[in-house]
Amino acid sequence: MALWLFKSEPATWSWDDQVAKGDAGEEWDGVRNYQARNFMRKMAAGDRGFFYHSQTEKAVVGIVEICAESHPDSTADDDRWECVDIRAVRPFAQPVTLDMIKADSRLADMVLVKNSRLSVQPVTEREWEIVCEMGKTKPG
DNA sequence: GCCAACGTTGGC
DNA sequence: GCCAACGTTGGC
Repeated sequence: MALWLFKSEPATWSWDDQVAKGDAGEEWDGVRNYQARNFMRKMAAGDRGFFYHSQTEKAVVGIVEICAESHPDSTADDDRWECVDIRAVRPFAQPVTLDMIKADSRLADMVLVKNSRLSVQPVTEREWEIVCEMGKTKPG
């Protein structure tokens, strides 16, 4: 099972919006970046991901699961763009802020830190465990 | 609100 | 195929 991170501006699509979609989940549409799309193509059903609020909040706020593998993005006007569907699994007991992540030297190589503009990115197992621990949330 | 970083586009 | 111009993202 692979691990990922999904970034969203809460004003556009928030964790609460995601939770409201329930187990059916929702398309992670709107991605118009090849690197991000390529990561989505690699995702398998059952993979887990962090849900990250950018801009105002800048924190990991929950865990999601990929519930549908890559398919054409229904909001795209050409066929280059694809997306997966994700559903909320559980919220973080304590949001893990970007500041907290940056303050931990074990997380210095996270894509979130190194390439702040990439909206869909891979997370290593070690990073996953550390961030879950910081968020007082079970990783499984 | 600004600006740095980065990706994409299009002219050559 | 290069590179300048431009647009977007996201942290500060």
